[in-house]
Amino acid sequence: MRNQATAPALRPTPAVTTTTVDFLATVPLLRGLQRSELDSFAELTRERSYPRGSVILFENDPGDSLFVVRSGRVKVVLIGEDGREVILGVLGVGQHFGELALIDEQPRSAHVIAMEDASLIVLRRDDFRKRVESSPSVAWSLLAELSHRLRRADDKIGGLVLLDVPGRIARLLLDLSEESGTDQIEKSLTHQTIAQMIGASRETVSRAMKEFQDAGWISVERRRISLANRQALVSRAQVRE
Amino acid sequence: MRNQATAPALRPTPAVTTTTVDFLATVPLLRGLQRSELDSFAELTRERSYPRGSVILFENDPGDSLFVVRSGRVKVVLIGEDGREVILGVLGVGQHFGELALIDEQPRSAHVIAMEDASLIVLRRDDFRKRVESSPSVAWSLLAELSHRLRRADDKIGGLVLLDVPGRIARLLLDLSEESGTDQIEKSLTHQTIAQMIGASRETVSRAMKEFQDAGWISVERRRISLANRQALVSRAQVRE
DNA sequence: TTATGGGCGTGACCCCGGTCACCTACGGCC
DNA sequence: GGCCGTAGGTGACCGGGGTCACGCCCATAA
Repeated sequence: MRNQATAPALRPTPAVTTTTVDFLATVPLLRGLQRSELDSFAELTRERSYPRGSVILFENDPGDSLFVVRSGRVKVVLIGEDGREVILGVLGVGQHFGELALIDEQPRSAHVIAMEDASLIVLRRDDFRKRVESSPSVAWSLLAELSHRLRRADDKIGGLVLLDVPGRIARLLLDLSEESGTDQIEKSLTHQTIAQMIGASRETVSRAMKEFQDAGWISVERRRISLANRQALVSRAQVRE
Repeated sequence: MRNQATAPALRPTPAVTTTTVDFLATVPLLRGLQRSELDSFAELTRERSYPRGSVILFENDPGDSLFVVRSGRVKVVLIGEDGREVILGVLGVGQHFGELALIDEQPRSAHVIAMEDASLIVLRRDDFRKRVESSPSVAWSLLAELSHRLRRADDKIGGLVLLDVPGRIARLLLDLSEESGTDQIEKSLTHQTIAQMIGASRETVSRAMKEFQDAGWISVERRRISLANRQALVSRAQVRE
């Protein structure tokens, strides 16, 4: 079940020898902290491993920790009582979650589940809070981060209302390629996962992806999607009557 | 201040005598500032009026100002090329918008339109930024605010994917009543507006609202919706197979 | 009073996309 | 090799809800 084999092909396994501090130095959220600050930060930290599929935190958890992904990928999901999953986001190395509960002290609003074996750095509320309050640059990073996520969320809402399924897929592909900075999307995404990210069924995603391939807009090898005709996708991701 | 919100039906002349400072003191975002800070703040401020229907700011605007609603109501909307509107939010007295662009310096991501004649307090980026950086309490308020909005946005995404139209309406009604703190929703909302808030058509909203009334779950007078059977709405707003 | 315009109620039609059902393809693994 | 478990393809069916087309009611204006 734990097929570690999926990862190495795509992702350079991060040097395991990296110290926590060195790793923290690469986390965007903490950019702007002095080395000494990072050191003291690192000491307040625990590291935990989660096997693929395990629930890292769940809705209504009181939640008093911030998590930073050190390795692996996790998904943030809502789950309806009928079991259907909506994926709000997929987080990779260097990204973090759990900060909402730290800020407003409301219970968790979603589940977080490990998509692969993952290792997370955990930070308790008070320690984190002190850091935010004492260093404006972290507060500012956090603001920027939340702003960004809010824009994405609003975009997503717009997409769900205004676009049909192929349009939503086109938009997702463009988003993902923008994230990676190239026309390649390396992440291994099953149609099922895509479906849950855009609020559609697996079958409909399959059909739409095939259309895109047949039209020559994208090409799919093993676990990599290449955007061949960005322009066409952009226009497909547009509302038109 | 609350009673101003009830007024919109008849041309709310806000207490004109209130000074800007007094008003700012009531704005949640600025809670925690000393009187003297508010004074200096107020001096950096302009006030502008917008007639009903006017566009206060539009997508892709570079945007370098923060706005606080002093009177009236405004809506934050996305507009597809086919003209369909998605309402991301409705903001009333004391609420603010435009902070995203101040934080991450990205262009605006949505339009803001006056739903009624409105008066707004405008603050330039640099002035605001200085305030945020110098007073942690404002930064923290802002973080809390963004967190809250992010939760709402995620909820909305979940609702759009998991719930049918009546379910989404039920959820919206519960949200609005929670905001007002009672079982009454005073805001005057047309079916059209509700439709745009939940991503549905006016007709479908009409039919669903009628069902709710027939079932005795809500009752509608002039411009006020009363929740008569909260429990039923809660369960209708739930996913169930 | 009548005109005008916005909001609401309702029926008819029909299409996108969800669901079900089944098949194939491609790994790992015994 | 043969067996599974998971991912992807595809057809058939049908239902939620969008769209269109009215008609009605109630403001405010003339």
